[in-house]
Amino acid sequence: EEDSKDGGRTSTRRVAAVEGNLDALPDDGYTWRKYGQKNILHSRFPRSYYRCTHKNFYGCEAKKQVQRLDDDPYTYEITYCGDHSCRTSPTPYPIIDDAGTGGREVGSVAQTQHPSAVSISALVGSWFPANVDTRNDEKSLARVHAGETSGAAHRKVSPLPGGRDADCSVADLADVMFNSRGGCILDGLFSYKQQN
DNA sequence: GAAATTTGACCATA
DNA sequence: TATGGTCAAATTTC
Repeated sequence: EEDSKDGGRTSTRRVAAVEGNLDALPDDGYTWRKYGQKNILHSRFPRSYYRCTHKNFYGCEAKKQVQRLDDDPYTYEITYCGDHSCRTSPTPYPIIDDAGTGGREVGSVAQTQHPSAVSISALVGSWFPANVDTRNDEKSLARVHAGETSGAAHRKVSPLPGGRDADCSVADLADVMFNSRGGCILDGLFSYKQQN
């Protein structure tokens, strides 16, 4: 069912299609944005490539690949790559890559533990990349870096992105923190503080 | 109009 | 050079 390798940076699992919509995958708790699709040799179905929706703002490098199985079209093999540095689901998941304890599995932060205010600010701080701006075109920045550090970016360079992929504002962060999908990773933290 | 998807081109690598 | 992964303009959906 699950096969981890590469020290946990990638993992593969098989997931059955959603009941009632065999073309859909069950929600895995993250929000993904498709960025590519390829036909794979000797596979009947194309492979789809997704990255974290909030990559632009959080710099979240998590990705996944979805491959429909040849012999079982209603089962998908999902390969997760990279760690999430964001969290947009109401589902309580480990979100703090705690440097102090070395523990990766911090568990359900919101409900079971009450990180100090310091931890909270540290957490929030870690969410803000150094170059946060109200108009943070992280893609362009990345492209600049790529151009400086590798030869990868001498393909056609669009003068302006046309505003399509461009920005994630602070409002986006606020949305994720306080309103996203009816729940938020910090809800528990703040309710805890309010109660005391 | 903003955000997500589609899709062919581009790129790295084996 | 064949294959898999990514980019980004065009298109679609919300």
